[in-house]
Amino acid sequence: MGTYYVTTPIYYVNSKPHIGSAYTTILADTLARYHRLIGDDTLFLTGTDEHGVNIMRTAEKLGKHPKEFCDEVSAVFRKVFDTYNISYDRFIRTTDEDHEKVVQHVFKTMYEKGDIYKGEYRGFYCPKCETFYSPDELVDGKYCPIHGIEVEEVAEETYFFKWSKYQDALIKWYEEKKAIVPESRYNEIYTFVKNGLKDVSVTRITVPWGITVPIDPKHTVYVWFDALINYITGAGYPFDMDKFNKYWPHVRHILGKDILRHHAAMWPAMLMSLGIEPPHKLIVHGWWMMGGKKMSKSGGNIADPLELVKEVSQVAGISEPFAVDVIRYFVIIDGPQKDDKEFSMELLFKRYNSDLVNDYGNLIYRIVGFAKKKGISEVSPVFDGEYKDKLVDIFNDYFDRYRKAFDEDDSAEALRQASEFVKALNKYVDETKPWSAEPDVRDTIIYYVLDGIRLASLMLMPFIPTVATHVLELIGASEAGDWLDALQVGKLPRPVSIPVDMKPLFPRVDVNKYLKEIEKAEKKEEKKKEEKKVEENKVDIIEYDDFAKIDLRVGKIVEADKHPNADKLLLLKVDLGEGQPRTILAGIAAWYKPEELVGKEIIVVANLKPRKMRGIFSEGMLLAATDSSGKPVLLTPSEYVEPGAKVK
RNA sequence: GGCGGCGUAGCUCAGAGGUAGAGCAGGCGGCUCAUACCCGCCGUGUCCGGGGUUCGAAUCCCUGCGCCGCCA
Repeated sequence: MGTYYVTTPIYYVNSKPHIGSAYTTILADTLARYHRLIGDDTLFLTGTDEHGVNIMRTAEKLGKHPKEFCDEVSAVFRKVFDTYNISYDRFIRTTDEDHEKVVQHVFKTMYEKGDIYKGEYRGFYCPKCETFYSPDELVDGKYCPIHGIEVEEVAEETYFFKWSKYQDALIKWYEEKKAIVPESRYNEIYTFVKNGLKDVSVTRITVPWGITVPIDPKHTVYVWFDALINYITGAGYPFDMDKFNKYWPHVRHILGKDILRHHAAMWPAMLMSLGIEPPHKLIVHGWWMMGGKKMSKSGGNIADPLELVKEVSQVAGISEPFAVDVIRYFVIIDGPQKDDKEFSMELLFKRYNSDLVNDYGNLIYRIVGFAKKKGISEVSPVFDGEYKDKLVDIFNDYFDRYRKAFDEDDSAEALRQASEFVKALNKYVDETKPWSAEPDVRDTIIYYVLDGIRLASLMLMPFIPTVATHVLELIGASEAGDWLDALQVGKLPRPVSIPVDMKPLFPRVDVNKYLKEIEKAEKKEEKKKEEKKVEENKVDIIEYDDFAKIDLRVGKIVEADKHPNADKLLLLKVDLGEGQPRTILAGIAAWYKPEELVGKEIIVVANLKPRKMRGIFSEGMLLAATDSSGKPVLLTPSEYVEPGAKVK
């Protein structure tokens, strides 16, 4: 009996869960479930990552306190994972009290050891990645290489972690343990560290939404430093060292290739600094792609996992818990375990039809149907011998490979073995031909086929727990004994009652029909959009006199501030050449920061009737074009013009 | 720009000097216990292009093209 600890990354609450986060978590869940089944003392941790500028700003935009915002989004993640039947032992949040204490403890320990020191940071910060870049990493000197948005130059007091100190130790660890799979990721990180590490900034002075640095409260801990520590918080470090020593370092971190560096280079170095052994294994997977785009928060191309369940349930005509299992099955067997994979409903339903409908579901239906047709209400094997031996031979092969796959933490391969075993059972039926056998032989075959279904269902338990449990109940094998012990031929309780009201487990989906319907719906949607666009762009003709009524002027912004009582409004002082600047309110706070507006020339409607907004009079209106995303883009003269110049 | 990977059947991929494979899709046959299912059989391929080494290259080398990753 061993000990097994598996983690998913904690998910950044800046956006809602997508199929990628569901995939990672399902993958971890299959490992956790398997290890519980074989009797390992298992700990499975997932959760949400909730600090940082990014979250602070998003919350601000929505007019919410960051904690309130995090509570909401974290709950959505939790709901998705509960829906997907994720058997986590703890759903950790970086805003949990115990975690904050652990982070402070870790920081202090590393500081006292001399691995964290005070310095000054100069560099460029991308708020989306929460990452600093050096000037040569930027695109055109000012854009984030990943998000393409403008980075912020920062120079501030900060604490650094002596990452460089651990370079040699990391390399030694890589070479000795080869703990990073697949190999291509190992090579990547190995080269990265070989090329040299620079110390990293691990605190921010300008981000109040974070864990306070214990030795210097005007600082907060950098969000990645904070987040990684969750893996030891969840295992009991340092306040429950009995627990911690039990689960550490038997830990498998599951992660996507985008966060390799943090997990494979920074995290082990932090652990080394704390005198803790690095993780047992890092399992790095690729991305689900949709139409060639990565499915994630950054791409804006998100498949809502909850909607997905509804869609699968509806199209296939199965319950939502069954639909969840269908999705679990598909993402594990066809998932981006190594390379990126395409996600589509077509692929999902094709896999569903071939493996779950035709092979697994049909196998059960056909043997039960056969028994019923012969008027059998219960069976026992009349004799063992060749029918049993044949099943033993088949089963042992697949089960051996299944276990070996799990020994390597390779869920997808294990599932493939279970799936192959089901196919072999169908072949077993064809070869033993129970329909042309003597009653004794016939009953024996029926029993062993049902026993095979039992074995297959047990093997499928980590992947499709709801369906597998249902099938076991159906054949009277749901008695929860020792799982490994049950995985032997002939353990199906005798006699077996043949289910009376057996319906096919999974109805078949007509994929072509479904695709055509989708296409039709999409076309309709597109047409609607097109019509709407035309409608919007329709121009009403007016007389020149009507236009002449509008007095447009060039104005120069001399001051800009946030509106004291409104999140969306900016309070501008605009010089229109009238001696006194005018006060103008503009609803652009979500897109423009006050400081970047000062000095800009804009176009103003100068003769608009003043209007009070949230307690302040606005004496005009500025002009902006709205782009397709809804962002207002300010209009400015192409060259400098005296403030007050008339526009016509 | 540097380093690495990849490009094989309609699709997903395996094969790493001896003349091309699996699953799915497609075609044919069998069976009738089963949801047009299951079982069996079948084909199709300039193995990305070009050049070279070799008796022999998808496989090794060079080169071009395309895609991807990491690093600049």
